[in-house]
Amino acid sequence: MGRKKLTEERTTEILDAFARCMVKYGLDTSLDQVAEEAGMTRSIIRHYIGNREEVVNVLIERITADFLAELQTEAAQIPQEQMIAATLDYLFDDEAGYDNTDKLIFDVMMTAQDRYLQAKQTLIGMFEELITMFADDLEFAYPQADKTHCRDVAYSVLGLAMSHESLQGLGMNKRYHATARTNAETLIRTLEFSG
Amino acid sequence: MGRKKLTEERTTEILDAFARCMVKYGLDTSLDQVAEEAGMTRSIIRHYIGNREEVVNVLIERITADFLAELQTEAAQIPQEQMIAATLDYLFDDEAGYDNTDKLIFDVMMTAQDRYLQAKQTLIGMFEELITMFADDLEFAYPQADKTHCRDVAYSVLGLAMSHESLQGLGMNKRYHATARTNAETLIRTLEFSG
DNA sequence: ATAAAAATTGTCATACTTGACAATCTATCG
DNA sequence: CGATAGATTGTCAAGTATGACAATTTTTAT
Repeated sequence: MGRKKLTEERTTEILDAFARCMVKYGLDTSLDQVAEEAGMTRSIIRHYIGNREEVVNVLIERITADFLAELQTEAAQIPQEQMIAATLDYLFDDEAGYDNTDKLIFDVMMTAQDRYLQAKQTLIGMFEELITMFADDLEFAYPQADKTHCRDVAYSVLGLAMSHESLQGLGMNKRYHATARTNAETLIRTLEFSG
Repeated sequence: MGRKKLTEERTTEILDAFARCMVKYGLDTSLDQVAEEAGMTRSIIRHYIGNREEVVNVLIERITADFLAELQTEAAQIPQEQMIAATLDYLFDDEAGYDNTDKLIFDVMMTAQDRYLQAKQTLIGMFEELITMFADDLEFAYPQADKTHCRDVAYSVLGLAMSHESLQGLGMNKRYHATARTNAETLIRTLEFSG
């Protein structure tokens, strides 16, 4: 007997609310703010997840997992020969109405304190996975190219996209929109002469 | 009559302490922590600078100004024909013992809330200045190259350095040390065939 | 219906953060 | 010296954050 567990639903609601708060207030969002955003009390957060540190760790785990899962689902529907172009569209298309939330949270967490070490480890794992995915695509597109070279290009293109995203988020001149992508393409083209 | 003003010294001590705290705790450092780090009371901070927001804004103003000033001093001692190489050394030499503090603080502030809008504006100004400086060097080194192209390359190389720095700070594999710089050089080399 | 399981609410104590201001001390100039 | 500008310290009040737990309500299985 007993009652049906709402753990999964509540956890999702809490983490979604936390994510929305992170966008507004950064990492120094109080659990009370999160609770209000989620339409519940802080006690419920405590009940379902735990203390602040645990909430943050669970949040990062979840959004990195969701992010990667969605990415892989989308990737699965794109023919390999269009993969590079599609990836660049995704990384550099600032006009697109996609949700920046995840990336913003990743940004915030990258400079987080040691208190959230577990979350930071999770982030590292995600970046490594992203690099691997993109490097694999590059290997497919440039089969003759050196694999290390592919990975290096993947690392740099992702870095370029990250910094571009950050600078745009900061509010810098939009004049650099085309720039970042063009330069990413330049780096990729070096693979033509590799290996 | 009256007493000699210590405003400048005290302000410096406070901001230095704040900077050290930022490295340890990020932006959510309390003024009490700063005061303790500086060996004074919070009331003194209030007396010399003001409330939290003002302290942060002044901190960012000062370190961006110092950072740019030092950079320009160093640059003035380097012959123009070595400037590009020296800049790359500076941007990508992770082994060098230079002080990461400033860059870490810039990183933290990039995702700060709107409360610190003034500080963020200061950051934007600094980045624009950095891009301009580097673009000028590139123009000198590649006089035939298109000026817009120079600026685009400057933007991307700085972005590459920023993201590399962030990822290393996060704790990623050091295997990418050479990567970022090599790819930056690739982008710069495109200027040879420009214009 | 009723008992168990789980959800939800409410409350308390504690500690932290900040802003404001009063009170005191100290160096300097005339 | 002694007046005064300014440094320094101390304290108070208000607001916020967190952790813990007791009390209550709702759902579900039997």
